[in-house]
Amino acid sequence: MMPTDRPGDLFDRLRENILAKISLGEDEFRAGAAYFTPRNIARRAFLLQAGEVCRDIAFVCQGCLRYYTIDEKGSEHVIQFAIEGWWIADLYSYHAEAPSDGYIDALEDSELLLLSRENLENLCLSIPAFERFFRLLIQNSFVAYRKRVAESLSNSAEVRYLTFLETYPELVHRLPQHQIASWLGITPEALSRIRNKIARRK
Amino acid sequence: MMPTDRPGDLFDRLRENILAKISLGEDEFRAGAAYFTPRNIARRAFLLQAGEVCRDIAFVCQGCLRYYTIDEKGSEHVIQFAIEGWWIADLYSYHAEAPSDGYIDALEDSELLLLSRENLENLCLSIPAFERFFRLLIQNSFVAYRKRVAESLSNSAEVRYLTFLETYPELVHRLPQHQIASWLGITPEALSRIRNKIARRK
DNA sequence: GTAACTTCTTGATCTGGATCAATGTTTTGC
DNA sequence: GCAAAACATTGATCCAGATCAAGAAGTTAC
Repeated sequence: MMPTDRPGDLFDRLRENILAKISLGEDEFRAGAAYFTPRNIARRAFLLQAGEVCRDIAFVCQGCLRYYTIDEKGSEHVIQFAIEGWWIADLYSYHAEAPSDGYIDALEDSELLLLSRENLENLCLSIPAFERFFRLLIQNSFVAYRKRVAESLSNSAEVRYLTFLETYPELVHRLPQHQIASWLGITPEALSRIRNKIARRK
Repeated sequence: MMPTDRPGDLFDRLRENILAKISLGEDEFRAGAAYFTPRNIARRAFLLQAGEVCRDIAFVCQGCLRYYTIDEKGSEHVIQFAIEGWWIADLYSYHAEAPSDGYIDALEDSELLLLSRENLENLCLSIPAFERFFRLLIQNSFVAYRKRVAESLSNSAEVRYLTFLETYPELVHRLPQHQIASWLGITPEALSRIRNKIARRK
């Protein structure tokens, strides 16, 4: 289909995201690109498995990935999705160099830019504006997780699903329903009934 | 009781936390102190109320605070606690200068160091190591919230309470039970029964 | 093109934790 | 030191969402 991007082109797709957070000259922007490694990953392939150390933060240029855990009964629990413009990693494992308790796999064939811990450190040292970039990046994610905690403490599954529809409209048509159900913390059956109820109401 | 600390002494209490994340000369450490404002707050007093913009990050030197929301039925939901060595703020409101959707109040008489958004910016500009300090600070909080999401997706209230006991042993004896119940996302009655059940088992 | 898998729906039943209500216990304020 | 609040427990009942089961679509792989 599409020709494979050269690394520089792929990095250009992060341009908007980066420049929204920090101001950067064209030369610094180019120099930053050198720290990222492009990687393609096929649907159903793993980027990280439980027990491994998470070596990279993955910036998604195209496609869709998820982070999930498996409990002692063998049920999967989706903690996070990531599509174009988002990032995904087990930051705890990444930073502590400790084994991860979860899995990252691709829900679609995807194109990624990887940033290893060593490269992150070096990038921050050589272009200090990136230190701020990562602070703001993580801060935004922090705020999103805190909202999710607040939401799950306050609202019923139905309200949480409606909030999900509003907050992530791009995800709704792209993800299988049972993945959304897992993210919401309910069973696929419960989500099916909720959708049915909402549809009947309209 | 204890004499009121001078600002510098209060800042010294953050020393361990700061130096664990960044390396800093004594002069830089002293210079950093100037950006923080000491503040005492009485039990039950508010640091932030819904509708206000969160002006400060509060570093807790002594005491205990909580962040909570109130839903449309009037129920409180505790999102976060903070004791000595922790920080508390509505980062979304703080950064976006948008009205907060929640409240921060003191559960005990407390001593705080406040850092306004302007001072945070200036501190990061004048002592770049603090940019990294805040990145790591927020990163740790991010990881904690993500774990909480994972925990709430996977485990029953009883298991979550046991995890809470292990993770925050200092909090257990200090907080009223119904505050812990709220944080766990259950009613005080449910927590009482869970505790009863655990006690009978031993 | 069809077998095998994955996804979604619908129904019947069960259950963890909510809700409502009453009582006991501890803390706080003056 | 005592009244008023705040906090904790226990019981009875209820309900949102889980679990189990079966079938209907929709996809995927050769």
